Amino acid sequence: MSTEKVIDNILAPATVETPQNKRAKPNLEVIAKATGVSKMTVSRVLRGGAGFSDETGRRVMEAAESLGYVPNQLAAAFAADQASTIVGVCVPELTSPLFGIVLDGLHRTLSRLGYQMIIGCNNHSDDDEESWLRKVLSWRPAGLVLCGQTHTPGAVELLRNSQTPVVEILDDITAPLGLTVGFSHAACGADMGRFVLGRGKRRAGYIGALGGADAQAVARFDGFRAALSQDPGATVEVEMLQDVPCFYAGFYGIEILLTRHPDLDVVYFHNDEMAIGGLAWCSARGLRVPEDLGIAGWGAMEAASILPRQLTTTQVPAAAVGKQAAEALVAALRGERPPLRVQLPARLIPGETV
Amino acid sequence: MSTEKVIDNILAPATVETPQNKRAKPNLEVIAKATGVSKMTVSRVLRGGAGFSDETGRRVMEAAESLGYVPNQLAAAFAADQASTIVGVCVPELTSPLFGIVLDGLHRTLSRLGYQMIIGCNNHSDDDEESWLRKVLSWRPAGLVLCGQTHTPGAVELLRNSQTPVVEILDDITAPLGLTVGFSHAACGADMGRFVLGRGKRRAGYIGALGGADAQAVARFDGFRAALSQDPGATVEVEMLQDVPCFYAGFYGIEILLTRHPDLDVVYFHNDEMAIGGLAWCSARGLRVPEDLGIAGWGAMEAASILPRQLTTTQVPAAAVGKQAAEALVAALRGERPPLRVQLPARLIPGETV
DNA sequence: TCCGACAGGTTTACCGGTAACCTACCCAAA
DNA sequence: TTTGGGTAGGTTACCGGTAAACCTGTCGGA
Repeated sequence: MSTEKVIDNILAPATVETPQNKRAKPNLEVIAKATGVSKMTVSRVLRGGAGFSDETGRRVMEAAESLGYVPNQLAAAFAADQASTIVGVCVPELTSPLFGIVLDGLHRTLSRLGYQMIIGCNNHSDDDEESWLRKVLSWRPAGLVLCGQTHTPGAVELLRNSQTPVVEILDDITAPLGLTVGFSHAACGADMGRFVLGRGKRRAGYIGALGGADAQAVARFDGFRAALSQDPGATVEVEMLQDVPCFYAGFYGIEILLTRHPDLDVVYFHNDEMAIGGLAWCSARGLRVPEDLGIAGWGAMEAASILPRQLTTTQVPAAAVGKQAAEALVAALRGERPPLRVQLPARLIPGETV
Repeated sequence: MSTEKVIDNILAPATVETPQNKRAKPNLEVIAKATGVSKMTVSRVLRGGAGFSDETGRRVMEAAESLGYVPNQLAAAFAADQASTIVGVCVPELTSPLFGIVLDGLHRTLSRLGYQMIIGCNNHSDDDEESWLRKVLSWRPAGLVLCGQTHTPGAVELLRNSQTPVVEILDDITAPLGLTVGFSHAACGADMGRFVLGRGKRRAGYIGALGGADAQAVARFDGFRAALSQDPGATVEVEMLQDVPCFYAGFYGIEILLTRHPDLDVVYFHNDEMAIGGLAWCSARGLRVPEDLGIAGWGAMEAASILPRQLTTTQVPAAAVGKQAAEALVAALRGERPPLRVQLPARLIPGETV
């Protein structure tokens, strides 16, 4: 293909109506005329319904094939209110491996069951979620998947008015809008708090990110602090960074925290990426882990297992959450009665760094 | 909200037509009646066009607001062939950090410019890409973003017939279907090959994954081998795994390769994840890196920088590819003339492991 | 002989927007 | 006074499917 033709294809998609062109975008009517039946019959054949003879079915399929018919879901979903196969999915981050795994789990199941995913990313902002919702609801999706349980009042009203089935995932949702599939972040934090105490650590630090905008991370910290508060001698110091929760944030965050509170004996991080950054800082400073300082993360990212000492962390069922959320949503769309609330186990991995 | 009401909301979205219900899903007609104008005027106001007085505009907006109007993109895109704001994006993997970064770059730009993304994942299979294309084209997307340049003949025909603008990304595309934004994988491999020779390594190994289904990885290997072939004394041994390119695959892949060819002095991996697995194996076996064995990866994942020795790898412009692909596509959709071919630099990071 | 049931269709009326075209009115210039 | 052009709308016809109602011929049984 010459460069000129490429340009034409890209930049002038709306060409004039030539017979050539008409053949290129056939619809039910065209197939109907070619086969000698009505377009309603064609519709029934292509949707695999009943009410036509084998012979007619065969001829319609052949005509559709030879004309290169591509169904028009836009028209179908518009005509039949229930026919949308779009599911909207909003995640707080796209670059985090965790959400990649969740998206993969959702995608595998949804695509197998005949649905397409429109994705959005709200960067942990409820306002961004609401404006994304406004856009995606205008496509009249069959269902929605949202991360977490905090939404703006406007978003909640939109969801109620639209009557769209919703699954909230990756959290322990107390006031659900619909279905929920997740686990308790407070429990993750509390488990880690008790584990840390069990290892004899009492002077704890916590390093967060995103300025506390990540509600689930905040829940983990609250659980962690609550567990430590069971021991009268335990203390928790906090350093809340504004940065994204990456390796570098952990690296400089621990420096800030330990400069302010040099006597800490364990640090719990927002996630594994940051914990690994913290480990790198300890290694650079010659601190022994866990003897001088314990390090704990969250998320059980694969990279955590490559370290000389396996990271103390919490393994979360990300793939299972995606899969089960998709299954529950589709079950609801089909009029079945899926479990309203699925809680999956998050497992503490003792590791060797606390 | 009681559990009963939740169930009703989820499982019986199609309730009877009550006046209450009609108010819940207003359309242009309803707003028009409430304002005392025609629905065409409402359409003009809501799309921010011209042809109405300030007073009328204000009253229509107020009515739309108070009725909780949610636009119907389905109807809009159906009525006006050019009005779709959907962009289809297909990536080979969703769990890889690299594609997460690309998706994030695409999403930021596309959502800012008013587009929504339908995503798909083809697991490096061209056949899966074709069947995804069939589904997504039935939504009449405004444009498409595909990874790589290999497509089935059926996919190419679909794309040609549909006249949908396409951007092929993350590769150096020789026979483009439309726009291209990427970099040369062959050059990544060749650069690494020359670098390896420059460090005095001549007995090279390569460990691939996905059974060679990842065409870009194969191009990197071809470039690597071609560069080494410039040195008459250099050899390259290959171990092609069927597994996904993860840490564990690198770990056991290097064991297989070195069992077969114990005298290698450098190993080039499918990607950084696998290279890190290879490093872990060397560490476990007491091999000195890079003195006994050099290790090279590809992708410059963040985890590669946490190692005691920084990994020799290639940094790829994933975020920039996403951003520029989105910008080019939108420019084309707006009738502008974006560059047909954008090549971005991939930079070799010498690191300390070769 | 007549009836009902069923297979195998057809016809009609929408879904909710948008493009294209038409109209009334007002004001300024010729 | 006439003409012309801009402003602020309204009217009509569609986009490509689907649901629902409606035909029509055939066949088996009462």
